[in-house]
Amino acid sequence: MTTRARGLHTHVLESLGLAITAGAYPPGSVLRTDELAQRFDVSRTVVREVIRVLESMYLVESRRRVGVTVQPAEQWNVYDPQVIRWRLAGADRPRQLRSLTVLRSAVEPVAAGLAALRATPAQCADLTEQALGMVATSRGRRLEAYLVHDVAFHRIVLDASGNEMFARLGDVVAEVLTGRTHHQVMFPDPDPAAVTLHVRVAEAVRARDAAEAERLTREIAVGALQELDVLAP
Amino acid sequence: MTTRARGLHTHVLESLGLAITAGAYPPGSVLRTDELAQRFDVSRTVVREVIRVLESMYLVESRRRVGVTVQPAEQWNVYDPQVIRWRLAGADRPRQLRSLTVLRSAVEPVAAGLAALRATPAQCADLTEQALGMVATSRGRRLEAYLVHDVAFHRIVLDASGNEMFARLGDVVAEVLTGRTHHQVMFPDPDPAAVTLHVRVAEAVRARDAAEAERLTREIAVGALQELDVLAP
DNA sequence: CGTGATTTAAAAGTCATACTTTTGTGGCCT
DNA sequence: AGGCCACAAAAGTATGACTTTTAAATCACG
Repeated sequence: MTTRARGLHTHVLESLGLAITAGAYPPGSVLRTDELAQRFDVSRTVVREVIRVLESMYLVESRRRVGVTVQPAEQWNVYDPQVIRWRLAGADRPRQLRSLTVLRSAVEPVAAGLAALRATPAQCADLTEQALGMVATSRGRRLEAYLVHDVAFHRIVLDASGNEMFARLGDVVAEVLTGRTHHQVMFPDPDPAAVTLHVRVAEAVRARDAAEAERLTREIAVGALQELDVLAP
Repeated sequence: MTTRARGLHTHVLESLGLAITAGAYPPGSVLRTDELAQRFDVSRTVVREVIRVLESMYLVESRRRVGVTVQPAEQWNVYDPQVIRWRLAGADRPRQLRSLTVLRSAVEPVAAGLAALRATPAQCADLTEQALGMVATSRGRRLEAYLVHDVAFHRIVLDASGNEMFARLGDVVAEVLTGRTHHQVMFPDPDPAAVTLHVRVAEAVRARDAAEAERLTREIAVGALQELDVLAP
């Protein structure tokens, strides 16, 4: 299933990106475009375009007379959605989930505070709806349905913050929540305390109580971090 | 000075990226590779490689039989360093500085808290040194020297947090601080209160007092936000 | 012997062209 | 009106020739 029929470029990009982020090539390794073209059985044209993209993600660096050098992980643009996906699909998924969760714990409380100041009535209503949806699906092993509401909830908060940088983290949060549900030993039902907190965040936002919305979201974040420590100590 | 002799690819990428992020092409505009090749007087090969990179930044989308469509700003990967640079160089620099500052205000306090737990002795020493440097240069219109210490200080905190996502924001913070110093109406001397706060953060980190480091950094962040409101209300 | 200039060749960068594939559009038929 | 089909436009891919940069080997000289 690794070979979706989406064009040669996509295929080669996916293969190489996955391999590099998985650490298949130690930093400093040198690739040659000719060799890659041969290996993937595509033209040099395709390889070059792929390399240019990987270069823009700081996964590799291309230099004349030298070749394409794999960069150390500290260089990688870890905010690139593609890179995030590759890393989540690879071996250090746990490490990646952890650092993303820490990022969430920093960003989401502030976003919630801003959302309380700026959310439109429609967004408030949406938020309440999702929170209620979480309540409704929080029992009886309905994790999938719960996840949908959870993701939607956090996305709305980030959007409503009115900050574009926050809003763009919606996908990241979705990945983290999905990963948590699917790939970790998950409790059969979500933590009831967390569910309640979501409802109260929705209320605080509707009440324009920024401080409370921030405080409550920080509690949710602490819970998420603790969960990580419990499940992968 | 817009045409650095760094290769055709770089030149075209820079031109197009800058133009798109500046809003020169309204979202939905369609470009054709042939036309671009002609306009920049380069081969279609070069244009295609550029398009692929812009596509990976979600600035454009390329579809057969249609052409290259400019994406709306909400799609852009605003965490890409290149995109950040382009936007900072363009017309909505103020808006960009604002959203980056909000991001900082969310991330840096948490990073400082983590740094207090994890900073190595060397990092603690470095931090103190930079804080003292800030004190030393905070008077007498030595803004440039002050800036260097300021940037270094925040970089160390982000690095010492031990979170890769935080660490990668070092460049962003550097951009914001530099932009604040160079492109805004700057007070002749930095705010003495801010300088003191930096010193105390360094002390808190050295003392392993995470809560205090976080609290103090939050104060710095509040100051930065207020400064924005004062200078560009 | 070491050191600096010079040559060499390896690899990426660029270009032109020919061909393939996808897909929006317009016309035709019912 | 609705659906089918043929057409053409634009991106995607392949190939081969050529240019430019530059690491490294070679050579000349003190």
